[in-house]
Amino acid sequence: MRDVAKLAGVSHQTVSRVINDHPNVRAETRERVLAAMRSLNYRRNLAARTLATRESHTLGIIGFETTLFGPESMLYGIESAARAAGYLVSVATVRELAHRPVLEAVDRLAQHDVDGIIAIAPKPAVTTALTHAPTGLRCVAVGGAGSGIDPFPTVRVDNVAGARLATQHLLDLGHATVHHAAGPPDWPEAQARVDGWRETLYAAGAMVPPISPGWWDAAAGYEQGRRLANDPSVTAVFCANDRIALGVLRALHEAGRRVPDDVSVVGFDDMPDSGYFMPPLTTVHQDFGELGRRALALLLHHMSRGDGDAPPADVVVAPEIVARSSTAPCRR
Amino acid sequence: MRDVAKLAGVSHQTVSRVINDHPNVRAETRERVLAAMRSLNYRRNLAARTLATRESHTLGIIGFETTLFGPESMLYGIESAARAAGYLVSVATVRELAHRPVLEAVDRLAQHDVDGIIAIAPKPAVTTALTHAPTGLRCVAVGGAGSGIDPFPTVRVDNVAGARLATQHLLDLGHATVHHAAGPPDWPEAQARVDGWRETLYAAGAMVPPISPGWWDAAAGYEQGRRLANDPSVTAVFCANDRIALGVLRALHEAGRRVPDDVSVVGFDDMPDSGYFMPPLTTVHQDFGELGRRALALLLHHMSRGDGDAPPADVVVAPEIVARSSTAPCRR
DNA sequence: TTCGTGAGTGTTACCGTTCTCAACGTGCAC
DNA sequence: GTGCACGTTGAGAACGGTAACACTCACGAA
Repeated sequence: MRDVAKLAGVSHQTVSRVINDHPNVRAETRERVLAAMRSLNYRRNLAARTLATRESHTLGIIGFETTLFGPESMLYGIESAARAAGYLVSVATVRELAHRPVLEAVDRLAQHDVDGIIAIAPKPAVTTALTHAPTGLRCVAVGGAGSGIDPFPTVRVDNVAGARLATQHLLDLGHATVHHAAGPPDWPEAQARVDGWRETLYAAGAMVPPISPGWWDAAAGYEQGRRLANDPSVTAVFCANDRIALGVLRALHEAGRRVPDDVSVVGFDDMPDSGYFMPPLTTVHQDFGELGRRALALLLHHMSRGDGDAPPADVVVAPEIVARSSTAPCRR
Repeated sequence: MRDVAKLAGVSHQTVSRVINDHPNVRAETRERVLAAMRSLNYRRNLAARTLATRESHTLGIIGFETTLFGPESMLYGIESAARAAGYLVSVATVRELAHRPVLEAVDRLAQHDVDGIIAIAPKPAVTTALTHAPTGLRCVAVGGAGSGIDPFPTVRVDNVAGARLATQHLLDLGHATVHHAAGPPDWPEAQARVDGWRETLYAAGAMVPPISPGWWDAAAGYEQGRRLANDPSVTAVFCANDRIALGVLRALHEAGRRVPDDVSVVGFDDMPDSGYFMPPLTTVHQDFGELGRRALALLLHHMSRGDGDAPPADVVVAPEIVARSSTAPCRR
């Protein structure tokens, strides 16, 4: 920077002004400085800038190690939006969604002076750990089911509404009731899907079948599917996500129950290839990219407002159902 | 830091020594400093450290926006290994794998003083762009097919060997020849899989069927599958990845060709749920997490060696075949 | 005794920005 | 002509660490 100043015949301070688009610089001077910058191939040192301003122009993301489809794809939405806003994105992942590892992740990001944090927080342990972030460090949580009293602004899909959509879709097709292949009971998102499913059945006066605890992958779905396939009264199944649905489809197939002729199946997420399952899966679409972008916008908004007198906003994105061939009118 | 020094009754330099585990500090002094640090809740400012040492302890990853399965899961392998080595990971994604966007991504990371870059580089455009990185900035490319003259150390799976494995597996089952549902021809990885497939057929004296250009997703696989289903001579298909295989499976099913009774199908990647396709997919396993960890190890190694007199190492990871139920002996 | 050596510590400069404040025109109102 | 506001510029001090070097001992060898 000193070299640029010398070459342009100005002080280092004027160079700084040019870099930061300060208005009070004569056009001619600005040109001279810009020319010097170009000829010296000058690039501002962000570490020095961070030291002086206490702003790193870096955002942190806390994710978790998983093969879960959704959270991974969220990263891209966040990163591209952050880039557009002039931020770089740093990642800290945790192996398990517990208090301690999340605290360490926050700490790591804080040490690197991130200006804000977006945490993928499907379980409350993440959110509570976030409350111990250094004061002044803005956080936004994305995912989860929304307790209504979250300590942070939150972005999430309306899981209850999504489950309602799926269940109602099946009821509208004439099914007497809808069974549910549930996710893990200690995940609020899974619980919200159970809630939406159950209340829709209640409202319709339909019988509410029992559920059993599961997990998010196809193997767990297969187990659930075997259980359901044994029950001849099952004509419709709402699965907590598409991967579970994949397992359910296979279990039904093995048991000789045709989909959708004998049993209708609905998923949740709308994974990239679920339109090519056998048969193509009717599912509830979640736009993870959009979720990421909304989370970023919320974070930037809260960062710019300084200390938030505004209540922590809760952005809820509405899911929509994508009807394909795994659902059909009830034949009974 | 000054406050800590004052409280401990030492100079700031001694505090710095304690932080950096410098040996020449008396145990008692060290204790006093540590106590002061604790009581003041002191944390070193990494921006200042970066400014002074010109090392940010941050690594950059260049990825691309995609729903492709592999690259996403690599991030987690890299991040957790980087964390263990004391590095934070920053992400820069590009929308398209072209020269310009990659250059911009490198630039963004360089501005933030990353100590090294791991680029997910399935296409040569990425690697060539990387050669324009500032001198002294270490880069490692992961993915692609390996030209043998890469300007950078590279980590990748041996795609040719994987394709051989898949093709030979089918030939061993008695199939007269093996058809191929290819990926995009301008992706070296897809081309390498074609090469491995073709040379295995040659070696076996089998007829080499024509291929048609494709893409990486199930929709493209479905198109390829329809073409193959029309040809009654097809008894075995090797697909360029699992998503393509999913589409092929569906097309075969719709055409009334049973898998594996009439046609055997093999995929590539071993995605988390491909064991639950219908039928469970025989496929070539790629360990993306391991790939990420190897890439990181290679990067750290090259960073520590200073200016590399060593030739750019090429780490090639061997894939292995996972036999499931989508393949069976030929019935003709 | 004298000197060298090495452990332990402090002093000072420096990394490359931004911030604060002062200084210098210049034009305009009085 | 004087005073004043304002646009433009520069000098110097932060920001919070690390690097280089000097200094002070205690100790052992010459």
